[in-house]
Formats: sequence, C-alpha cells, structure tokens
Amino acid sequence: MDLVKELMWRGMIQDIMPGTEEKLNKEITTGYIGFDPTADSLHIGSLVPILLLVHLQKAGHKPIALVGGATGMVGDPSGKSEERNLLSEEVLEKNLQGIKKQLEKFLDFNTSKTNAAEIVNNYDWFKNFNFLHFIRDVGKHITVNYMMAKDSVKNRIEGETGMSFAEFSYQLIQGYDFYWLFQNKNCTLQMGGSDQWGNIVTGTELIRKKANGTAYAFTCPLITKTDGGKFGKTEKGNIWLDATRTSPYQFYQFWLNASDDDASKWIKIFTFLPQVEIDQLLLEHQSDLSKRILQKRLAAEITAFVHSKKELDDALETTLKLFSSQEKNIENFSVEELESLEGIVQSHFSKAIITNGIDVVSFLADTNIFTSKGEARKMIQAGGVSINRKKIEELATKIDATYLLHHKYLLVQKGKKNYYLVTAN
RNA sequence: GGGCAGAUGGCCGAGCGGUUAAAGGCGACAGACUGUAAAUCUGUUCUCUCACGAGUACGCAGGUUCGAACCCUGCUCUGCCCA
Repeated sequence: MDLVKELMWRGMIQDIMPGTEEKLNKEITTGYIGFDPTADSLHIGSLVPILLLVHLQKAGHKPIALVGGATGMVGDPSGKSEERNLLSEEVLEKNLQGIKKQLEKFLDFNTSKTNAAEIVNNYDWFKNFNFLHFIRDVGKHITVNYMMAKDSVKNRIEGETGMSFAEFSYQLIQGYDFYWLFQNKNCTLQMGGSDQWGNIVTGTELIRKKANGTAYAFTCPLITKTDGGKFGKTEKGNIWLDATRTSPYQFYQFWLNASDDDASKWIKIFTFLPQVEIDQLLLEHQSDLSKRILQKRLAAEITAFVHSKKELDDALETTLKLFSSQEKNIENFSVEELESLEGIVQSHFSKAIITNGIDVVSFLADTNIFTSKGEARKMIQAGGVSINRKKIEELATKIDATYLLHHKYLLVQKGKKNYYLVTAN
C-alpha cells in the first residue's frame, strides 16, 4: 500500500493536492511540517503531525520538522496572550531545544541515511530578512485579493474582532517558509492540520510564481472528540509528551478514558497497527464493549511509542493496583507497592500531628490536596473524598495513627481518579 | 484627527440606581448510572470561614447619591466608520 492510500484508510487525509500521490510514488520526496515553539514541550495535539512525519519517513521519504522561531514571534495578536509576544530569543531557543529533543525520539536523524530527518528553524532565514526586501520579494507575488479570499481571513474580516496586519501577513511568512525549503532543501511537500490548508496553498502558489516550481501538499483532519470537547488541549489539562509535565501514568489514563467512538477513530490514527489487526480489534471490541479492548490497546501503543515499554509497564501496574482490584483491601498493599505507584501526587505531612489526631478537613487543606478548608468540606459533602479507599462520610472524621498504612502512608482519593499518597514523617 | 460602539466572573453573555456575588449558556470539578467510558440526571464553581458571616469584584481614577456594574467627569484599551 502506498503512503497516501495508507494514510487515507487511517483517516489522516482531509485535503490533498492533485498529483501528490503520484509524486510520492515516483521518487523520494522531502516533506515538512511546522511546529510552534510556544512551550518547551509538545503536547498530544502535535502528535498527529509527528506521526505524519514518521509515516513519511517509514515510506522512505525525507521528513523535515520546521520549528517556527519566526512565525512564533508573530503569533496571533487577537489572542492577547502576552506570553506569546514576549517570547524572547532565549526562550525560543530553549523551547526549540526541548522540542527538538522530543522529535529525536520519533524520527531517525541518522545522517548516513539518505532520508535522514532534519530540523530547521525559520528564524534562521527570517532574522536578517528586512521588511522592504520581504515585501518586494514575497509580497509582490501575492495579491491582497488572494489573501483575503482565505477563509481564515474572511471569517475575521466579517466577524467582530478584526485582524491586525501582523496576523494578516502570517500566511505570507509561512508561505515563504515553504518556498525557502523548496529552494534550499528541495522540499516539495508540506503537510499539516486542515486549518493550515490556506497557508500551505499560499506556499505552493509562491513556489509556482517565484520559482516556477510545483509543490504538493496534504492536510489531516483536526482531531476532535465526539462529545465536542477540545482534544487534549484544555486550559489547564494539556496532555504533554514530556514525562515531567504529564506522567506516563496520566498519559496512559488519558487514552484509556477515550469513548468508544473516539477510540475506534484514534486507533487508526495514533497507532501503526496494520489494517487487518485493527479490523480484528474493532470486531473484538464490538463483541464486548465493556472490556474496552480498543481503549486498552490504544493507550498501550501510544504510551509505548511516546514514552517507552518500561514506562508503559509501570503505568499498567499502577492502573492495575488503583483500579482493577477495588476489592483488594488497602492494608494488603506493601510498602513497595505504595511507594512505586507511579504518577500519583506525593506529599509529606507531620507524623506528630496525625498521631495527635487532626480533623479530616484541616488535614486535606494542610496537605494542599485541597486549596482551602471550604473546598475540602464541599467535596466531602458531595461524597468525593476517600482515604485508604474508604469514603469519608462525616465532616467530623478525625485522622489519627490508626489510618496510617505501614505506620506512615495515607492514600487519599479525590473523586475516582485522582490519587494522592501522603507520607507521614 | 473626527464620529460611533464597546470593556461584566475561566470563556461567551444578560443586567442599566437598592431584593445583584451579579440571569443564562459553555467549560471545569464532584456524585448517581456505567465499562476508571459516552449519553443522561444531580450538585458545586470569586476568596476565606464549621457556621452566623466577612472580604474582594463588573477596564482605570475620581465624583454625584443614604445606596452605583448601572448616573457624571477624566483616562486607558478594543472594534467599526469618515478624513
């Protein structure tokens, strides 16, 4: 199966430029995707672009990951995210290094291979490109009419918020990236999320007009959740690829909690399992939905891919301990088991205070499991707090030495899924 | 430079002198149900407080009033339009 057909059945192609498939089948092609260096780690929203690059490389082509040092500086002015505009060169550099390190896990950079992956930073070719030269060399090739016809621009102009010139010119900057890579790296393919289609087409247009060349492109659909929520990208709940930001256990749990509908789409996109195997899994899954065969496999495959087999095993072990043996008496957890619980929040508390006895509300607030007593109280009243697997029913409950497991641990649960291990010492 | 509109809680968005800690929606968190799902239903969602309650809050600074998110003045910012 060729690359395009492969990506098609996986549901990873939304728009594709005519001739792209033929081009990829004909010869080794260099293709690129841009990443925004807004943080020093990528999150799972960037996973699809990464996977596209991996698929590209697996098919024998050469992937380029472009880190947008320049585009990151322009950003989206209407978003008012002070952070974004304040990205200094050092921060960008730091972010770039962080992202680069992550990408190295997924792509093969071995330069002895003809299709070794490469990372480039568009800041390198923009930093000394002055405005006058830019509008002469780039701006004159693209009409404003053409730029205004783009949906992204049209929506903003017709909408309430308006659009700054900086944002308007963004498509030219990205378009020039493609042109530059075409000229300097013989890169003839750009991929990206479907929201990038307009920017990508500006690039191919520029290549056609300025270099009389032909470039290709395709985009993948934006990942959505069936319930309409944002995929892996909430205000505070980003799922990061960096293990120090999102532990492998939390990462595993994220995928495990996918809905049936989402899981059957995601298994194709986020794993490299062959079609026959996925079809088989889908069948098995249908035969007994409650076993969550798809979710388990999906979570396992991605966790192993993004982290490692070892970290997956740890995550599985923790999951097993925390969820599968609900009946298992908490007292039966060994010291090692408690201490090796990976990915749960650990904290310390004075043993003396516990020995003297402390009311549960103060305890929960003092350990910072809850930010205030009021909050802890509310949650207890809502039935959302358990200690050592037993629900706290009474606000007046006192925590004392009898609660300590192995004389030093307390396992606190906020809701079903949030675990905290408090060590008394 | 001129004219007009606007700035409300994480977001959207009502309110236009007192009963407004501020409708409604979204999001978030928890509970029930379940499969650690989805959908649905219920509760919570400014901060602190066992609670009574207290303190902050409707762009910023002043003012009018017994009392202002709501009225007045100045400022800042945003959008639209004209030159």
